[in-house]
Amino acid sequence: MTRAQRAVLAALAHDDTFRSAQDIHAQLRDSDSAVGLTSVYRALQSLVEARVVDVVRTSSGELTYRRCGSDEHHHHLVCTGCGATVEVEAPAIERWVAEVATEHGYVVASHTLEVTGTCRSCAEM
Amino acid sequence: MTRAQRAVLAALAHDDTFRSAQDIHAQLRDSDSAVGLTSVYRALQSLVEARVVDVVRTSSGELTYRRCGSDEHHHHLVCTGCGATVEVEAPAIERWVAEVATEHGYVVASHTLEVTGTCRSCAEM
DNA sequence: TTATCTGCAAACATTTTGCAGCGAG
DNA sequence: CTCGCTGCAAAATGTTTGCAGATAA
Repeated sequence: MTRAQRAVLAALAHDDTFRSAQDIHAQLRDSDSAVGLTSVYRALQSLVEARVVDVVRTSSGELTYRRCGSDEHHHHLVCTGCGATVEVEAPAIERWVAEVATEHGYVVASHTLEVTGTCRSCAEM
Repeated sequence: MTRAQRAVLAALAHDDTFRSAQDIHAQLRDSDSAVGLTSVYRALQSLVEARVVDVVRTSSGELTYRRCGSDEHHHHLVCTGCGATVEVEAPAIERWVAEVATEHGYVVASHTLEVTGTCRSCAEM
């Protein structure tokens, strides 16, 4: 594990919402463990490959990252207010996807399911 | 409806796979109804707003467009080989999303579900 | 030393915007 | 004349790459 990877992981440990690479880089810039933007991107790529962090593309096309809890396949429930995230496993969905695909003669390669909404505490405001 | 919108729609009528804006622009460039890239983007934006075309972001971040069949909320089954697309409605998924969200105290704002795989004819090759 | 990591600057790709000209009503 | 449509060129954005120097095994 490289210095950049350690720094990025530390930044992600901070909270568990999805953060952009630029965001992480900015946070690190002013800390004692500053890392170049390039290295942040490279570290994130490795960490995603190692399944240590999840990556989700926002609706505006930006990639965002988050330390992930399990290396099982899972989906996310993301609060648009505060960024809080719940990881959910969804065997029913996996089954449904396979079924519908077969029904149309498709062999599934991959699928994505992301849900955004407002969490309880943000809804109260 | 503007000239650009008509041209883009005509290009999309050609086949019913998801195409990038650049792709559509290139196709039109050599036709008798050439349109500037800017106008292609602007036309696509309007058409998406009018729910005449669907938009899906590829895993590489590119936006792709396709004439869409219904203005009901639906999901896609996209063949990675030939781009063939099936629109599927999924009441079961909608229900599941709402349920899981409620369970975690979330109010759903939106969700995306895209499935990619190989269609029958591409699998045979 | 040899391989790997780092980070600046530059390249890249896609999409958006500023603005002047054009054309329809 | 006026207003919206057009499209070039330039900006903006987010990400990746080339490369030379730093670092570590």
